Amino acid sequence: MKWEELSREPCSVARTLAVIGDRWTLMILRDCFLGVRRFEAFQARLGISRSIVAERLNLLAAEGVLERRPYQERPVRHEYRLTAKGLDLHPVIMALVEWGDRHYAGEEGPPILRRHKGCGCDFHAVQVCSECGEPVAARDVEARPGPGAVARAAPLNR
Amino acid sequence: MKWEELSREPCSVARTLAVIGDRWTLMILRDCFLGVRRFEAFQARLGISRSIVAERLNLLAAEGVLERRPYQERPVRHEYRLTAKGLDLHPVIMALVEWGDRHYAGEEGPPILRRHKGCGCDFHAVQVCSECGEPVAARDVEARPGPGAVARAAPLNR
DNA sequence: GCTGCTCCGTTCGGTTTCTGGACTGACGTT
DNA sequence: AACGTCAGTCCAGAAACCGAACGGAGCAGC
Repeated sequence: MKWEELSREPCSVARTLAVIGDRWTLMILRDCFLGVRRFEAFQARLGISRSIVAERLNLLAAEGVLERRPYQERPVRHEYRLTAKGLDLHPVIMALVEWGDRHYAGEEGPPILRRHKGCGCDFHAVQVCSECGEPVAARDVEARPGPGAVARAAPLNR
Repeated sequence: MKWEELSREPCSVARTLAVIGDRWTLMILRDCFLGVRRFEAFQARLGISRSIVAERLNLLAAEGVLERRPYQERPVRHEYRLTAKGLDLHPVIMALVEWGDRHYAGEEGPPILRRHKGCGCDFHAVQVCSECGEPVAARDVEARPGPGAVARAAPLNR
């Protein structure tokens, strides 16, 4: 399997990774959620090749994750903002943060604290069941083929 | 910045991506959560180079995400199982599933349905605040440097 | 009007990584 | 003895990525 084929898999993980499943793309998205919007800022913060930044930003814009909007004329300059679809990626970033905080924070604690404006507390993200509201762990989940599944000999696709 | 440097960043996202921030690694983890455990099975399901499978499995085992345990002698054969640390990645996979289901499921619906054993319902994963239990959206979060932060001119690190 | 600065890219040559396919090796099965 | 299974390893060619340089459109200062 190659990268382009990922998007044609009958699996939501594969389709998602076809769009954002790349180290730098995810790092760019992290910065987006921190309010970074300009080419120069992404490049400076990540310290990676400008061509990669350009390519990734274009890809994300083409996929509708980021919106390329001009913030000045002459010369035209664009900024990259998260669309609604892009904002939907927040749980992905938070899940990554959660795992990093838990397993790779040093003695001192996590490098970033997050406050929930709703209740004013420092928090961490917890995943719960949409139906009963209880926390969901790996062992509590039973997967089975859904309506978008493709019949196969071994039905082990997501 | 290069990949190895990612793990030294004062950012939980970067540190996490240094370990699992790779398309195939994440696809392997998806399969782990579906119960796949053997080299041959990973390779066959993903259809990628065997060397990549071997390398990624070794890396995940070295990081303590997977445990390499023998399931037979003569010849010794190992299977790869998620450790507790690996199981902690469940929210990451679920967040990816969630986004894929929402934005890339066809007309028919998602390719996989998940049932929560706790309540018996088909569900989807929702992220809530650990303190007040309310759903968390991107705009509800205020980030600030934590105890593990490194002082910088522009304190925009995670 | 000349020089320098900012911002957003594109281009280029070299290096690293990924790929498919063949190969090994220790067993079991027919 | 021949074949199949499982878990890898090895290798040459292809693709991706890298740093560094370049372009080009404006602005700021002198």
